[in-house]
Amino acid sequence: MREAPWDTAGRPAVRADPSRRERIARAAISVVAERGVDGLTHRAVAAAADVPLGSTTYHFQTLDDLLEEALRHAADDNIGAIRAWESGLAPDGAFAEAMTDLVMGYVGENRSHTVVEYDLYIAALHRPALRPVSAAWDNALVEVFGRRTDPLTGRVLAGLFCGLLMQSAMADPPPSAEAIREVFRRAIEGPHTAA
Amino acid sequence: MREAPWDTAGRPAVRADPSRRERIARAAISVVAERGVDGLTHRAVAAAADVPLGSTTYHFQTLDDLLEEALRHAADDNIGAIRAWESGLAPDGAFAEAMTDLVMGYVGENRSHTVVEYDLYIAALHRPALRPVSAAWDNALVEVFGRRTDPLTGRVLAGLFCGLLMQSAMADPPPSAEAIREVFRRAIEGPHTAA
DNA sequence: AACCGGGGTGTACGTATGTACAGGTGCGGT
DNA sequence: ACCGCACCTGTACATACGTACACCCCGGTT
Repeated sequence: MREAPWDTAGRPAVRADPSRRERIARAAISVVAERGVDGLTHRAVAAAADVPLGSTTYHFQTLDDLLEEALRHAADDNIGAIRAWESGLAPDGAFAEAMTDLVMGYVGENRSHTVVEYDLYIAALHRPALRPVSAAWDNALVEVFGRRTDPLTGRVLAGLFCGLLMQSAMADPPPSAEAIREVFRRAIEGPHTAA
Repeated sequence: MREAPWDTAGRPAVRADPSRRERIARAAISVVAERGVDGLTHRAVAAAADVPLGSTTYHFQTLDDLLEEALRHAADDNIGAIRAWESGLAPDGAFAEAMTDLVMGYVGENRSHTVVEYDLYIAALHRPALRPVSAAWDNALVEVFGRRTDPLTGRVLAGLFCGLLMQSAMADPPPSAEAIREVFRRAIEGPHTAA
């Protein structure tokens, strides 16, 4: 059952499992996604990563260390995903539509990513050591959105994206794509002054 | 030491303390503000409210009930504060400046209100029963901001406010008022197309 | 071939938590 | 005057948690 690394001779390679630490951190992410930050325990993580309990306390001296590394991984993944999304965009496409698709994706199929990102984000409010990681996520949003528009609009869109995504993940039922599109269009193009 | 209610004869009025339940809920808010949702325990709340431990379990059968009522109170308070802020505004004043002041206040002196609001907001992501309360907060923002502009701009500003406030509470050091003002101005007035 | 060193693990312990519940206390009915 | 009852509280218990640490095991060294 235990998915341990095996060397070519079939003997358990107890030593040198450099992926172990990252496996545990990623398991922590899924635990947070399912149970929230309160549910993050050494035992839950050990079960999710399929490693013994002692392994989690060996690789991470304290739970906060584990939380910090999990946040770092989650933020890195999300920053990478946003950059990949941006580089895959048509160079002249309608940006409001693209951002709407992005939000809808994070509310729908990728909802768990959204939940864990905000969980860890808010956890940083009580743990100053985690704030730089959260700030990096913000800065990446500003940079990516600003590259497609201009620096100031990038800051507007980063804040709007952050708030709108959280509100959309909360709303039941979630807002329609059309409603979100209207908001982004208004934010990018400005008020429609047509009389 | 215990601040119990006393009747006019000086005997402890054990019966009928209708404020008790609310006192406990408000104590829960301050506990969440200081220690986060993970730190919300019957004992911590009892100590903060200066009531015996049994009192918290008597008035709230489960911790989630307590969390729900605390979120409701916090949201009500914040909604009331926003409405009061709006009704105290000059009718023709610059709205971007007013919103900037609002954000700066919630990042500075009222930072604890902000922290607890987001803590409880995010807690609702894992507790569907709490989502209507969070949604009410969102709707109030849309309504208040929309009344000073227009419905669509109200939705933009509500999302932007939510995201920007969270980012500002996270940032260290917090962004300058000027930076926030620029963002709100850009969001309200649209892009400056002057060549 | 013997040994040694360090990474990895299972267990045990002290502590904090949620919750149940028996008992106490004063008010309202008779 | 008496009593039942509903409200309230302090305590006790089972459980789950973080953490420490004694042991194990294998690869490299001599």
